[in-house]
Amino acid sequence: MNSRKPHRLEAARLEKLQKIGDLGLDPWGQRFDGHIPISEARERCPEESGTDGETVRVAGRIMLRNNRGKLKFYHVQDWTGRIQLMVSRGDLSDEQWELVGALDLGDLIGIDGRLRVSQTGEKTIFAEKLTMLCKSLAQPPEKFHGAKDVEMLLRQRSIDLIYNEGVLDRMLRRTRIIHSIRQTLSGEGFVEVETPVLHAVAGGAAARPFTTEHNTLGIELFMRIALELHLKRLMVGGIERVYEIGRVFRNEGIDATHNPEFTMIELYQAYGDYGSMMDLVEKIVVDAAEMLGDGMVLPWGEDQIDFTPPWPRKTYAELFAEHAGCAMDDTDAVTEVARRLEIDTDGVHPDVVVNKVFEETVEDALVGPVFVIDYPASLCPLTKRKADNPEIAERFELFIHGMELANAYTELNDPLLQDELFRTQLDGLDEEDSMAKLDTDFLEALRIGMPPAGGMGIGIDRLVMLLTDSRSIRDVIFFPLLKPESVGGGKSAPSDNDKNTTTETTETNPAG
RNA sequence: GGGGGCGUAGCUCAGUUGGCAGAGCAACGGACUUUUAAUCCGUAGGUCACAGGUUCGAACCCUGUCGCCCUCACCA
Repeated sequence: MNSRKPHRLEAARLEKLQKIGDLGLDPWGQRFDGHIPISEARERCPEESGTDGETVRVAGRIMLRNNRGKLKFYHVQDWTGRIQLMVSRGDLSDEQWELVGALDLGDLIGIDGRLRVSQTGEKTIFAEKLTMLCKSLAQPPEKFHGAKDVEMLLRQRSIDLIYNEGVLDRMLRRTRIIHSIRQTLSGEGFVEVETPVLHAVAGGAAARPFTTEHNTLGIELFMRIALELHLKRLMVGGIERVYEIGRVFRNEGIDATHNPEFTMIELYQAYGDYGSMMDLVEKIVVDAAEMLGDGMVLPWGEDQIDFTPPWPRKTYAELFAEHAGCAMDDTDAVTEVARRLEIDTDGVHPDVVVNKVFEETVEDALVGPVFVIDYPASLCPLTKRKADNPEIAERFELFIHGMELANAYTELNDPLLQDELFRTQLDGLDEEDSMAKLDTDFLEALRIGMPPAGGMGIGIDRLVMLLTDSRSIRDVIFFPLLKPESVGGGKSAPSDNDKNTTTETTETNPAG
């Protein structure tokens, strides 16, 4: 990067960089105190033309320029908004005017000036003093159409944040949602903890893990796929209301709702059950929506989502009967439906077939928010069974527009049954599809005694999607995973080219 | 992984049947003291994603590769 030849557009900016230095000014700027947010400057600006407002100081990036010679207009943006700046030759010293000549789109400047509306009625700061805060060496996108190339925007998210309206706002909403979750949980007496990312056994969920290794220990390790088992061990240790907001990693496909690393919250409440979890997730989501301040009915593309509580609770069995058209315990009928859906049934455990049919017929139809409750127990190795029916597990999943947003259990705290379930492998389930991975440290902890409890996981990225009308998970993650950009298919990496410049040249420039 | 689409100047995009690589914005030089994508005159700017092939001649046709998007499969 350092040795690369400056682009012709960058060269023009480097000249201005030099010019600013020649004026005795620091082109990279210094601490700049006393500025107010641009949104506040707009609020303080008088509405009527001809009325002088107060003198203010702001700082921001030059987004737009309109040059009339000895009178120049700029639009300057900070993270609260934009305001117009008017720079008049007559108002500035010779040195200041020289600086104005060295300004480019994308530069960061500080402005002291008087608030007043322009002749066309736009709120404006009439500049009295400009302070160079940072030179930009990069050419900004086209001023009217902006930057649209999805790949460039994902690889250069800074550009997306600066120049595309709504991107910064959406990402700041994400942080406010997470803040709201912490507030809600703190109010309910939960404490936040951090547990290891590197696991010897990647348990707590059914997913393929990323592998890594520790050099000096000489052992294989896994990136965590869930937070569950460590948090439960903390509950055994007496932390009765505990949660973690953290990154988990799943080595699986990438699409509009899946990124290999994503943010989950898992929380556990001693002496609760899945019913307490339903109340809690409802409160978490409603509080977050309230904090955003756009009401309980939020847009979802052409559609809407109504978050007004309480949300309906429907059993797995009744939803199955409603959408699949037969009772889930009518094995012959279920097999018939499965065949129609081209689901493989040979040698597959009946409950696995039922679940595949459920996923095919029910999940996409769930507009929600709706709690699906009481799952077949065989599918839930970490879940307590219903007291009056050991075939049914006290589990719910929260669905909104076909997306699974939350998954919760009455946690299984019977160490003998847990041990057995970890060792049971349902027919037709691959090992990596199973949660049945033996975590002996966890089992040892359960023997000490874990209080009966409710536990829940919520996909934070998906929650943010639903609350910000974002159709892709890439819209709510600053830096979603992308393949490394290469120079081109046949060409080797740039470093290889550098090493072999002379030979490469002869090979790639055949005579004739 | 399968199928479909896309990749041309810093950015947004044209590019005819295969016949000298185009525009707008941005940049550079000039004019302009109330503009709103300002306007006007002029200048410069290209590894047509990458590598091959066909052809007198390829941005365009063919093959392979890379990346992104959509979709299906898998998953949360």
